[in-house]
Amino acid sequence: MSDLRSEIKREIESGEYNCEKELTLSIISGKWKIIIIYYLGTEGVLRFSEINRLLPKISHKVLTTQIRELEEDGVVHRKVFAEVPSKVEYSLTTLGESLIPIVLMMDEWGKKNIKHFPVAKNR
Amino acid sequence: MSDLRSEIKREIESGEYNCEKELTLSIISGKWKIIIIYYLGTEGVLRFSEINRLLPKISHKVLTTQIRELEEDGVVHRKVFAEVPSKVEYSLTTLGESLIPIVLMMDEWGKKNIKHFPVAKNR
DNA sequence: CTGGATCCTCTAGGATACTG
DNA sequence: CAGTATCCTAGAGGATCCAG
Repeated sequence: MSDLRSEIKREIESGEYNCEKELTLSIISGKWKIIIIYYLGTEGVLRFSEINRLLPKISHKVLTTQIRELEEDGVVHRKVFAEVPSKVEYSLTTLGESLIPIVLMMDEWGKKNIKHFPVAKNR
Repeated sequence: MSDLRSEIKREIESGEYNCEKELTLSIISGKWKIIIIYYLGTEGVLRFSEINRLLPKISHKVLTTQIRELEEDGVVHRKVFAEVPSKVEYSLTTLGESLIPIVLMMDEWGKKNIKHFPVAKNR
């Protein structure tokens, strides 16, 4: 098993998880998820292309799956407009908003402690 | 790329990370890491076998690597006693302790919200 | 008791091209 | 614009055996 989501999800569904922290971890662990949650939390509502612009390095398909999983987990709300060209807006659900404090703490912790880790100086 | 640690570590070393939250995520994302941090945080000092007893489902080798990585990241301290049979004690470093609030928030969030997720009833 | 060495499986994340 | 379909690869987590 490589990443955490699928495996922990399986454990949770079978009732064999080790502790509830795992649930939280399974939701936020994904290459881009905390950043997406963060942006939706601070910007409010974002279109697919807007998120993509905020995260230039993410590929199309990966952004789709990351958002889909967040949606499945009830963290993100997806609103489709019946227009051409298509328009889709994403926002946090109440559940998603309740994750913001955790994301902010992780942000603060990272900013405070990144100096302990090897980083290229050119930043 | 499968799991987050190696990839985000690479990004951080090259100075190409997206944001500092990623650093935090890269440290705690691992199948057993938050649980290990949690136990070390609440129990204080634990021997290898004691952690293993607390986490019966983890395999020997995996426990070793999870702890090694936490050690590399400066989160866990490893104290070896020159005895036979060998004895090794693990504890949190100051950096590790500073992660406790995050782990606790994740624990609370999970406990509070697990009801929104499909769980086997027999718990 | 602690933990290294091997071997294996599974899938997340990425690249790219196509579509309504 | 938003999203799906294919194909690929690196590595995490696991099982098992060996060793100081």
